[in-house]
Order: sequence, then structure tokens, then C-alpha cells
Amino acid sequence: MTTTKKITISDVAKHANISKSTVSQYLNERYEYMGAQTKQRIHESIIELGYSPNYLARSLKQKKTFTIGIIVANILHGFSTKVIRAIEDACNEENIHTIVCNTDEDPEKEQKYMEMLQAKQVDGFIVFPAGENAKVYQRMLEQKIPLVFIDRIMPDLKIDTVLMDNERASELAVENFAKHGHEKLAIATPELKPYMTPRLERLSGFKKALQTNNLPVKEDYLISENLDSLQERLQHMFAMEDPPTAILANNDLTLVEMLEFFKKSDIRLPDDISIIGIDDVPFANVYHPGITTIEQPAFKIGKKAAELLFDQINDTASEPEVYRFAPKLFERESVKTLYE
Amino acid sequence: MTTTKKITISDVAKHANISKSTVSQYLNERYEYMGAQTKQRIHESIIELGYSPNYLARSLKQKKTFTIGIIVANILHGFSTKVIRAIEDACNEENIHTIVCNTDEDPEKEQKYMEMLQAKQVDGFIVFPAGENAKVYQRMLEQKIPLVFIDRIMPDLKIDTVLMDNERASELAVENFAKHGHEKLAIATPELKPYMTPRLERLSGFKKALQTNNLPVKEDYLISENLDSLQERLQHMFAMEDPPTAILANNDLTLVEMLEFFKKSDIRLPDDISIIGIDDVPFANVYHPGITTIEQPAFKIGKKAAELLFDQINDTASEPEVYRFAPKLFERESVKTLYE
DNA sequence: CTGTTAGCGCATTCAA
DNA sequence: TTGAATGCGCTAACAG
Repeated sequence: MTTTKKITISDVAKHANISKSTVSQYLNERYEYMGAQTKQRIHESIIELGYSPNYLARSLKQKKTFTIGIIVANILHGFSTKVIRAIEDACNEENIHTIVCNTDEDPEKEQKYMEMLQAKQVDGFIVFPAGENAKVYQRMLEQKIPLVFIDRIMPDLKIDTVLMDNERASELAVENFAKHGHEKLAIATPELKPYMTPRLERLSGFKKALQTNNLPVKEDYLISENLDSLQERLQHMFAMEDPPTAILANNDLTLVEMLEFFKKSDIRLPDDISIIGIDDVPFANVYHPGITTIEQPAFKIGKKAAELLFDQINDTASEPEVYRFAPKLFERESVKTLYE
Repeated sequence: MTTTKKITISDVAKHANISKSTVSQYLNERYEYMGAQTKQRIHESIIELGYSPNYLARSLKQKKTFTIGIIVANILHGFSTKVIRAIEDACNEENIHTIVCNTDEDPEKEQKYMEMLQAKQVDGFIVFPAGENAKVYQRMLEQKIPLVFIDRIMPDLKIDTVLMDNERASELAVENFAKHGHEKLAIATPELKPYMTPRLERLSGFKKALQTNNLPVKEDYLISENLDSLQERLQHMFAMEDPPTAILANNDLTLVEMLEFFKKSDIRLPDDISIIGIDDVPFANVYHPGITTIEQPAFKIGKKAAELLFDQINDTASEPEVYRFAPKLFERESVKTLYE
């Protein structure tokens, strides 16, 4: 066995009796002007010494780390996980690694992460922006650091952004409810904040679709509430004289909260209430009844974001744009047909 | 605005009219022998120039990157995601970043990732081993590269390993079934492979617990089958003359598959069959009936793994050991009381 | 208290 | 076709 000492490129050069630069060429597969036996000798020396290159040194020289940063609110959220997986798959093909950081929606944490990753010289960022950090993004733009946003639009920034067509998602839900004869439609979303594009758009899309379908927009049916007080709010709504017959859950967490409420309150699906959830959930199929869901094209979104970032990194990018991907409705049994 | 050129430490030094090394000391907070106004001047120069340090160069010199690698089969699996999150939280406190790679259980991919991350000089690895790469791990051991395993035990390797007490998990399930009067207990697990510690131990723990509780071990009730043919296999079992009254799902995926089968076959929970699932699932509460589950202490596992790795990195580690964490049973409504 | 010097491991001119 | 020299940006002795 070789000693514990780190083998460098000059050790290999010495061993093969040639110069460092030739070895370097070999490593970078520039075989063009290299003698066949030189090549052979280098190859042998490398395995004999158990040499493995130090990419750090290489990156320092080349100013490229083949590493990107992904900044996300919380890796535990299903949508984020899927998007990240898609990004990693795309990166894998380009031999790029990803460093992912959880901000928990904390702008300061986000900023700290971005700065540290910049210090580590990552080649670019894909971020689910926490909002409120516009100046940081702005500076990155000026420094021409490759950057792609996912899921949330920062209106004043010219940055590639990819997300689902959220308005279309609510529209799909409304259309499906309407098709089954529902007219009293409700929606429940977590607390709205200005930069939370998906929630905002899903709500506005819901209202628009109501109008398009000549359905009444009833303010009492529009719930936006923190998850921990959502059940209470639902309780009020279903205690009303004229409760809705159908409700859209704005995301997976909302859906689970709603289901818990219905279970506790003995409100039966789909007889007492029809339901559609935005976001895929693993139990949609096996629930009683199967839950009609609208899936986000998470993999497409992740893939596209990666591609856009690669374009920026390789300097082949076009003007920044917002890319929207279509949602898809999976009809199951949670919407009752009213035959009205 | 400053030009697009990269500001380095010598620019700062020049600007502040002192030497690079003093600036370097400032950056590393070695203020001890530094004049107050020197400090002040450096500080001003830094913000004036908009300097941000290049950690790559620093890492090259210090032989430490403050980055670790996490090798996992698939980030989409709930358990992995939670463990990773816990690791990242622990890393965050030490200002360490994580690069995570998905192997999809492919040993070659795993090896490639580990080699590339070594080339990037990561300070250590936390891996969910895919098995079959014993020689790679062995080499890492010899090179004294900090390494911690999660979830799977490689018996011939002296490496810190942290996982749930899997046998105890099955035991908890058996005890709960027994408490409710069940005697005909089945288990379903995905295909067994030699290095898949959790599945193996959960099965062996199940059998042991059966004996401890003086319950019969019936081979027909022990299903180990790929997910895509599991339903078929269940069909056979429930078509038997004397089917089980209770069944343990070895993990979350198995549980979902089972629930789908029961739904399709109109086998009612918990009247026709009682069920417990190992692994937390987001719908355990809201399902009808609520599913009794046994949760893996994913956060504890991740945290411990990170701590062990830090110890190795800081050279404060003790002998490699296997650490097991207790599972926890959450009783809900999916186990019927038989009063036999 | 601060500056000088010498690398870390590699890639890249430019000569030979 | 190969080798010598230079520097990426930073840290770490060691002087002064």
C-alpha cells in the first residue's frame, strides 16, 4: 500500500518520468499530440500510485466548480423534493453537483447561504425565493451570476423563472366541479403573502374561473388561513346556513388539514362535500374515496430550471423569461355528481 | 459601481495600504495583534471594494472544504429526506454544506459519486450504502476519509453506522397485534437482498417476536415480494382458507400498495384485516381508519450521523460502532380488538 | 503588530 | 509532441 500521503500530479509525472503538464493534458483528455506509450505510461502510473485529481485546485485555476447551489424553503415539502430530484438528474448528466440549503422561509438565512455559496464559487443558483431579498438578487444579476427562480415570481427582476400555471390549476378544479353540477364552490389556502405567487395565483385563478363559468363568487367561501387555525375556520364555514358543496385545497398541507377536519366532524366525502386538491399526494389513490388531485409538473419544472441555468452558465442564454407548465388533473372519486 | 473584475485579497491590501497577510488575518478573525485603525481601514476597504473571499483558494490551502457528501438511494423517499434534513440542520450550525447524490441503488453510480466528491475534497461522507461496494468503502477507511453509514450495516467494515432498532420495530407491531387478540399475523416486505438491513431485521424481528409471544410462525404469512407483484401475492394469501387477521407493512411503500389492494378487493379495515405500518406516512391520521404506524426516528438518526462525522473530521472520534435508535408506535384505529 | 516569502495542486502559455 | 515557467487566491510560518 502507498503511504497515507496525498498523491499529486507531480508524483505521477515523476513516476512516469515526464512533466506535469503532460499528465495534466492526459487528465483532460487532450490526447492529440501525445505519444501512445506516454499515454500508456501515465495511465499505469496513475493506477499504480492510486492517484486521484484534486478538483479544488483545478477549479481555482479554471474558475469553474461544476457545482451549483439550490436554495429552497424546505426540502421536506414534496414539491421541492421532486423538483430537486429533477435538477439533480439533469446535473448528473453534466457532471455537476448540487449543494442544497433550506431557508425555512427566512430571508436572512437565505442571504447567508447565497453569500457562502458564492464564496465557494458555485457556478450558479436555482432558488425558490423567500421574497424580501430583492437587493441580493439584484446584486447577483449585476455580477452576472447565473440564477434561475422556481415557483415564485419577483416582478421587478429580469430573471428566468419557472413555475406551474397556477391559475390554470384552479380553473381545472372549477371546471371539474362545474361539470359535476357544483355551484357553491369554496377554496382554502394558507395565509397569503405578497411574494407567494402560487397561493395568490391559485386564488385569483379560482375567482376568474368562477366568473367564466357563471358561478357566484362568495367571499365567505374564500378561506385564507394559517394551517393551525384552518380547521376552526372550516368549522365556521360549514356551520353556515348555506355551506359549499365543493372545496378546493390549495396545496397538499391544506388538503391534509381539511381531511382531518372532515374526519373529526363526520362530514363524509364525497356525499357531504366534494373535494379537489392541488399537489400530488401519495395517498390520493388509496383514500376512501380516491382524491381527485391536480398535479404540479415538478419534474418538468426542475428539468427546465436546470436547463435554463446551464444556458446561463454556458453563456448561451436568451432573454430572461417566465416559463409556465401546465397542471394535470387526475380524476378520482372525491367529486360527487350532483345532476342538478 | 466597481468593474466586473473579481476583487481579490491583494486588491483589498493595496487599497488599505497594507499587506495581504494582514488582511487574511483580519478575515480569519485573528485580531489579536492588529491595530485598531488597521482593522478599521481593512473593514472599510472591504465594503468599499465589495470584496468577498474565495473559499476555494482557502480550502486548497487549508485542505478543508467545509463540505460533506451525502450519498443516498433516492431523495424522494420520505425517510431519506428527513434524515437529510436533520443532517443539513446539524451542518448548518457548523457552517458546513452538503452535496447530496442519488444512487438509485446503483453501485456504479455510487462509486462514481464518491470518487468525484473525493476529488472535490469533501471533508467526509454520510452514506446509505448500496451494498456491493465494500472495496470502495474499505479503501476510504484506509485513506482515513471520515465516513458514516446510515440505515444499512456492512458487517465486515468497522464503520460508524446509525439506524433504527428494526427488530424492535417489528416486535412493537407484534405486541400490539397480540394485545388486541390477534394470533394470525402476516408481514409483507419488498424483496429481500443481503445488504438491506432494515427489511431483513424487520422480518427476523417479526419472527422472533412471534415466538416470544407464543404465536405460530406460518411461512404462508411471510410475504417478501417486489412492489409491482405484491398485490398479486396478497391476493393469494387472502384467498387462502385461513387468512391472517393482521398484517404488518414493512415500510411506507408496502403500506400504500397494501391499502390499494385492500381497497380494490373490498377488504375492510379494520374489520376484515388489521394493519400496522412501519414508517411514518402523512395520511396516517386522516385515513379511514387512522393507521397505526411505527415511526423511524429519522431526525435523531440524521443528527447522530452528523455528529459522528464531525467527530471523525475533528479527530475526536472513538471506535466505530453501530448505533440503534428506538422506534415509536403511534396507535390509531387500524388494529381491531378481537377479544378472543 | 505587520510584511515577506513560500507554497496548496493544477492548467496554461510559450519554447523547445 | 513535451517541458519549464507562471499564477489562480489564499494561508502560514517566520522575520522584522
